[in-house]
Formats: sequence, C-alpha cells, structure tokens
Amino acid sequence: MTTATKQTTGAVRAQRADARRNRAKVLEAARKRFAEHGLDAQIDEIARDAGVGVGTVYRHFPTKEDLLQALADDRFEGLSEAARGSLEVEDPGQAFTEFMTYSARVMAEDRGLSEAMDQLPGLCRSAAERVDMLGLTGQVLARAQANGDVRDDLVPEDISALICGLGRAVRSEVERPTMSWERYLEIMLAGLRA
Amino acid sequence: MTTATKQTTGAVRAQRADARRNRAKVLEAARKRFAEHGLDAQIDEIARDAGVGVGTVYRHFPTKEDLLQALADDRFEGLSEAARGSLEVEDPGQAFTEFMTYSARVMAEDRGLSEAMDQLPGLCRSAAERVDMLGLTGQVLARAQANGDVRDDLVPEDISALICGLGRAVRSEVERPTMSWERYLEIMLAGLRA
Amino acid sequence: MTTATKQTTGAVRAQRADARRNRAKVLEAARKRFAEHGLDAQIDEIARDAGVGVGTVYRHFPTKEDLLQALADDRFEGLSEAARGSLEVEDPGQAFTEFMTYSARVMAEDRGLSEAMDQLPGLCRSAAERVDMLGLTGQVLARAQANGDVRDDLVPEDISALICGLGRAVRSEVERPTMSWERYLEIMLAGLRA
Amino acid sequence: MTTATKQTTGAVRAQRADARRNRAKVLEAARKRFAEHGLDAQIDEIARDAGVGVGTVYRHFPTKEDLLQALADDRFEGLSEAARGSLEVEDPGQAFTEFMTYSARVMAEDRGLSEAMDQLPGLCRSAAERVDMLGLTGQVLARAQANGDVRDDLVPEDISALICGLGRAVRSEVERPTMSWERYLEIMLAGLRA
DNA sequence: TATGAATGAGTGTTCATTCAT
DNA sequence: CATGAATGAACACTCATTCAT
Repeated sequence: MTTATKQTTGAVRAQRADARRNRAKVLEAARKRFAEHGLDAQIDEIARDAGVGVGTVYRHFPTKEDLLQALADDRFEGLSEAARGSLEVEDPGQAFTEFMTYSARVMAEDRGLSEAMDQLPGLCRSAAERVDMLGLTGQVLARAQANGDVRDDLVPEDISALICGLGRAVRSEVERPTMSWERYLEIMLAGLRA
Repeated sequence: MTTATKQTTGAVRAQRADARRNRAKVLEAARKRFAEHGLDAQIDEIARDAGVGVGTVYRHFPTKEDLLQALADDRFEGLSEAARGSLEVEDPGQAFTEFMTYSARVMAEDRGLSEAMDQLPGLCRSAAERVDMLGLTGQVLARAQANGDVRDDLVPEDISALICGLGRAVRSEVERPTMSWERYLEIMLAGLRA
Repeated sequence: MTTATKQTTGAVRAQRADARRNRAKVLEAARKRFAEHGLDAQIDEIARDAGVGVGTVYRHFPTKEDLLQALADDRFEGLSEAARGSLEVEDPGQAFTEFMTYSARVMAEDRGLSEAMDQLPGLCRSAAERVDMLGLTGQVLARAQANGDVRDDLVPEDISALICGLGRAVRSEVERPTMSWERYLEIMLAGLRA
Repeated sequence: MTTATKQTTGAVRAQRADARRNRAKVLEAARKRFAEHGLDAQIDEIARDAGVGVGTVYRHFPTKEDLLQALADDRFEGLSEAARGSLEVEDPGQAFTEFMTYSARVMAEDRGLSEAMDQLPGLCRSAAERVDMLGLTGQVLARAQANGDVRDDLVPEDISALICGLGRAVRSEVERPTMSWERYLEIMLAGLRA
C-alpha cells in the first residue's frame, strides 16, 4: 500500500503539474489581455488565448474577480521583491528611486492593474497587505529619509498611495506621448526630495 | 445664423428652446451620473434623471461617446476659464498653484472624467484642443517660471499631462483615505517648484 | 398644450396597446412553454415563440421568476373566478365538486405550475393571497359542509392545500395513463365527503 | 458466476470489494443529496460527499439518470418489502393502511424521488416493474377489498398511481405546514374506504 | 420632435460528461 | 480502476442603439 500510495502520489503530482501549467497559461493569457484591454477583457478570450476551455479558467479562478486578484497578488509580489531588492542597494536615495521607478514601470504597462486600482480597490489593498507592502515601502522610505534624501514629513502610507496614484497617472504615455511615465515619475520624485 | 433664427416661426423657435432645454437637462443628468458611477453609467438612467426618454438623449447625442465628449468639452471649458482667471491673479506662483488646485479638484470629483482619461484619451485630447488648453496652461506656466517659482525645464505639455495624470491619480482619496488629493497635489507641486 | 397632451396620450396609448399586445404574446408563449417543459423552459425560446427579442421579455418581466409570478397570478385569478362561479351554483355539493374539478384540470395541464408549487412555493402563496384564494375556497367549502355534503372537520386551508397537492399529483396522467387526473380527483372527492 | 469469482486473484477480488464499497458510498451520498436538494443535486457534490472522484461516480453510473435509476430501484425495493410485510399483517384493512402510510412517508422525505416522478416517469415505471410493484400492491389491495375495507372498484393500477401521486402531493408539508402529509394521506384513505 | 418599447449581440457563470494521468 | 482536471454547450440577464408611434 505504501507503494500504491507512492504511485498515486506520483500520478497526483503529475496531474497537479499539468494543472499548474494550465493555471500558469491562464494567468499569462489573463495578464496580457487585462494589460491590453483593461478590466473589460473577456474570460472567453482569455481562455482561447490560453488554449483551454472556459471551464478550466473557472476551475482555477471561480470568478473574474478571483482571477484579477491572483494577478494583483502577482504584481504586488513583484513590487515587494523590488522593495526587498532596493533594501540591498547601498545608497538609500538611489534605492528609493529605483523602487519607485520599478513600481511606475509595472503600473504603466498594465492597464488592468491601473483600472483595478480605480474600480476594485479592495482587491489591491488585499494584495498589498498579503506582501506587507506598507512595511516594505516604509523601510525603503525610512532609509532614504535617514540619509536626508527624502522629505521628512512623508509617511509609508504616502508612498503606498503614490504608487497607486502612479498606477493611474502614468498610463498617460500610452495614449498621449507628450509625457512619458518617466517624466511624470521624475517630477514626482522631485516633489519628494528633501 | 441670426437671420435664420429670425426667419423661423414662433412655434419652431419654441420647439428649439425646448430642445435646448432638454439638451441641458440631459447634460446635467449625465454629468451627475458619470461623476458618480463612472463610464459605466447607463443611458437609460441618465434619461430618467433628466426626465426625458432615451430617444431624446440619442437625438442630442447620437452616441454615448458623443455625450461624454460634450461633458468633457464642458469640463475643459471650465479648466480654461480657470486658467484665464489665474492669469488675472497678481502673484504668478500663486496663480499657478490656484490653477493646479482647481484642476485637481475638478478631476477628483468626477469619476467619469478621470476614467475617460484612461479609456477615451482621444476624447480628452480633442476637448483640450477646443479650448487651447495647451496655450493657456503654457501662459500660466511661463509667468510662474519667469517669476522663478517653477522649474525652468517644464514645458506646457508637461502641465497638460500632469493635469490628466492628476485626474487619474487623485481619485485615490475616494477609497484609500490615507492620501487626499490635496496631499497628492502638494507633493506634485513641490516637485514642480524651482 | 391640451391638444398636444391629447395627441401624446393617444400616441402613448397606441404604444401601450402595442406593448400590451407584446406582453400578452410573451405571456402566452411562456404559458405554453412552461406548461410543456416545466420550469426549465428557456427565456430565449419563449421570446422566439412570442416573436419578440429577449430584451422585450425582460422589459416586461425583469426576471424569469417575475414571468412565472405573472403566470401564477393568471392561473390563480382563473381559480378564484371558478370559485366565485361555483358560489352561484345552486347545489352546494355540486358547486364544491365543480370547483375542485376545475382546479384539478388547470393543474393537470400545466407542468410549470405544478413544478412551481414544488420549487417556488412563495410564488404560489403570493399568487393565492392576491386573489384571496383561502377566503373563496372557504366559502365554497362552508356551503358544502352546511349542506352535509362534505366532512365537517375540513378547514379552508385543507382545500387550499389539496388543490396544491392535486397540482403535483394529477400530472400522473401525462406520463402514466393508468390513472387519469379525473380518477385521482374522484378518489380524493370521495375522501372528502361527509 | 461463482466459478468466475473463484478464478479471480485475491488482488482483483479486493479491487472488486473496493469497487462495491465505492458504489455503496456513492449511492448513500446520492440518496442524501437528492433527498435534500432534488434532481438538481450536482454530481460533483455527491462525489465529494462520498469521498471519491467524479470519475468514480461515472464509472458506476455512466449517467446522472443511471444513478437516479439505481436510487429509484432501491426505493421501490423498500416499497415492495413494505408491501410484502403488509401481507403478513393479520388485519387486511390495517395492512393496507400501513402500506400506504409507509409509502407516503418515503415519498414525503425524498424530494428527489418525488421530483423524479414528475420529470422522469419512465425511470419510476421501470423501478416499479423490477419489483412487481403492481402485483404486490394488487395483493394488498385484494385482501382489503375482500375484507370489505376498501372500495371494490379500485384496481391495482389505482394504488400504484396513488402512491406516485402521493409522492408529489405530500411534499406540501415542507412549505405549507397547514397540511401535513399525514393529513393528506388520511383524506386519501378516507376516499378509498368502502 | 419626443417617447419608450423593441432589439439582440454579448457576458459571466454552471455543470454533466470526458479523458489524460 | 480511481482521480479530478478539462471541456464547452447552455442559460439568465444587460445595455447601447434603433425605430414605430
């Protein structure tokens, strides 16, 4: 029976690998669709792009919102990694700038994410909480402040909110090339300096 | 055109007055609906609020987008008036700040407008062009720069884009009260200062 | 303006006549579909049968259940008229029998109605209350009891419940011709006799 | 068949025992689900309750209807045993009453069964035929008639149909507590008495 | 010209059934 | 033989737009 169990486990693992691969394909397709078309992207299209049936999408993500939540979780995980990476950077000011730049870029490239911040704030909040975004940005901020690179009156919530604001603001570039998200960010960073 | 109006009968003129009144009622209802519910506001609801039938809405605005265009035109007309008003203010720096503050407030209070900037950029661009937004903001900017209140490297397009960016960014406050549009604006203005 | 109003009223009435006709067509189609296919009948099919678009069905009946409610109301109105008619019949026992027979026939011929009694009891209850079914059946019952035709221990609720029970029971005949609803009713009436 | 079993290896026999046990678990879970939720009970839920995969359910019962058939067969086997038990009861009238009461109770407590009688009559017919329901009820009936307890004009098909009718009728009690299945049965039995 | 009823393509979601592991 | 992931047809319902009155 031990053997049998091991075989079963192997089979189950294989299936799970398949399922995981499908889940990944769905996520990837969804990321692209939402990034390009915003929240109105249709589940059917995502399924087609992923090369699976609608049912498969719904098996992994019972609701459109669940799917968006998973994507947001992914995005915020990326942001938290960026924050952690910045904490390794020696110069605190540069660390701060790098983190903000990474954040702005992510937001600029994902229409769905920036729309979600407008229309599904709870979703973003929960994604941010999952990775303790506030704590991490707080650390990045504190170092820069201690080094005299950033205004002292800023609190971690400001950074968190600015990132969200950036998410909405920087998509400018997509449509109106007069202002790139880089320029918008530059001005914003200037406003944050000590 | 004046002549044409004179030629029309009293009845027809009365009808036209009616039509104009209806147009105004529709616009007003639409403004409220879009401000509160964003772009997803439904034409039927707008018609009901306006006290007219859907057909009347479509007579004046053949398309939902046409209606939004009219509203955007209105908003940008308000912005251009604010810009012209600022040009009367003696202190150039204060004038600049007042104009930016007015703009931020308008954007913060109109969910439809801020969503339109994300999703219907052409609409906003054309509204901005109609009132020479670029020229006006350029004048406000130039005075502030000449007075040494604002960074020299900024061009009028920057201001225009910032206002649009603000439109998207400042709605933060609605959901996450940690950052009000006033605070976001403050940081932004700090970034613009010389 | 009075004239205008009159014209408008005429137009409105004409429209309403059209709408009423469509509503009737929808109801008729729905009656047939639900009678034949039960509660699973599809709105699209009903719309097609009625010769209208789905939207028209939903304009008149915002929900499938609303449509069913309307049909139930119709049915119970018919039952209440039957009860009132029975009260005109001279012989109380015959009146009772006639009313029960009418009820059984209606129920036997409408699969949707009998299923609704199983699965949407609130709907039936409200339809019954709308026409004071309990009061009317109570009167029919009281007369028959006073005449010594029906068991004294029966209360109006019994009759009401029996009619509902009949609704479910008598559809036997549809599928299993061994027992017609007439025979089922006959046995039931025998059980009710004094 | 006994020989065949003897020829099989221990392992295979063990597998068969497993399969039989699975079949039983599925049936039990299905009985509960269908009894409570009616025909709309979902195979996935049944599988979960049974502690097996959906595939296992479908291996034993290739179709939802096949599963229902098995359950109906079980139920009718119970009914036939009740009938046979009644034939042992000394007093024919009491025997008849007991049988009808048992039948009514079973029907009242199984929503799936009563719905099946409405919507899948062939299934019930075949279950009834498998256990010669008609013959057994005929015997119960004949004894009661011979003893003068039940109307002479009733035929075995009447009883069979009444039981089915009861199945649909008595669920009244669930929603409208004014009439219990006991009361409904009482009236019905009164109608059957000589 | 105003009305609002009608339209119908489109969308999220469910669930019986199949099939790779 | 068991598993449960995948499938996809089906279905209720929405809403921008058209059009008869």
